[in-house]
Amino acid sequence: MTVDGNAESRRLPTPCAGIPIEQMQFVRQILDRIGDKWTLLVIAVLADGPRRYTDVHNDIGIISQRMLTLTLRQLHQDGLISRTAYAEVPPRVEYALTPLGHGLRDIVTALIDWAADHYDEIRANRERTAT
Amino acid sequence: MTVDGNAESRRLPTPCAGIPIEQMQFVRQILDRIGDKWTLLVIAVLADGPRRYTDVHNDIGIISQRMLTLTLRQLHQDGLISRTAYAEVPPRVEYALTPLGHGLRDIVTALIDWAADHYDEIRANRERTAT
DNA sequence: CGGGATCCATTAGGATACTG
DNA sequence: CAGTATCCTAATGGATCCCG
Repeated sequence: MTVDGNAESRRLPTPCAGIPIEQMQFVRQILDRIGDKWTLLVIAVLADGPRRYTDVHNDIGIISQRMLTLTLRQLHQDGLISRTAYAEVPPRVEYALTPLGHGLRDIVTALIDWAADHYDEIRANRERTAT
Repeated sequence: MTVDGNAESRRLPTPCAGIPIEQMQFVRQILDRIGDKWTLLVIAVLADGPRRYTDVHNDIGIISQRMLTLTLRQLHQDGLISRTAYAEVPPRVEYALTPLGHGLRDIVTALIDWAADHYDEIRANRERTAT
């Protein structure tokens, strides 16, 4: 913040991939969320349809209850997923992507595809330089 | 790796967004790298051309020397960026995306665009549920 | 200029046990 | 089933000083 003197001199020469300096702060905020250990995977799991708590837990496999709960809660607070609790016994809670979340889904899918496609290459590089 | 017993029973019913269980491990590995605090931003900075160490440092702004160095080193080891040191005085080192890195660039750009586009919406959701 | 080395605080995140 | 609560460790990341 408080970057400019007069409006004339604000447009710096491509400061960062065309991102204005002021945007950097919240890009970082979003990226912090996106980039935590489980968020992307949870979104990936919900990508092809609503899932119950336990389903998500099983799909991801090694996530702890605690982290799953926290991740789901944050995604819900950000409005990326919906939470629907059915008053049954035993209780049933379904999580699903919201329209907002769907936008992220495509990107996440692209990211995962990329990771899958280039994993071998990356690992080869990693091992070569580790020698 | 070494997950299956016999090849017959491997194909589980849509385990996770179409990702086979075995892939989850390295998807997680890639995502761990991608999703750390600075990697995406560094890639974003390098997206529109080679940059020197100090340039990257200034563009991102609040990253510490230590984290910038570590992030650049990891990206280099993974083969996502190149490192070119010119034998001058004072020394000059330029970092640039490799072809492999360019693939990620498009996704990163999409992610950042998405973050910028929906930041207001997300923050509104966040504040509403924080009441 | 472009880092490396060290020390330290914070935090993320796992394990376990318990609950409506 | 779908969480909460507590404890505790490992990892992240910042600050500082130093070096070629």
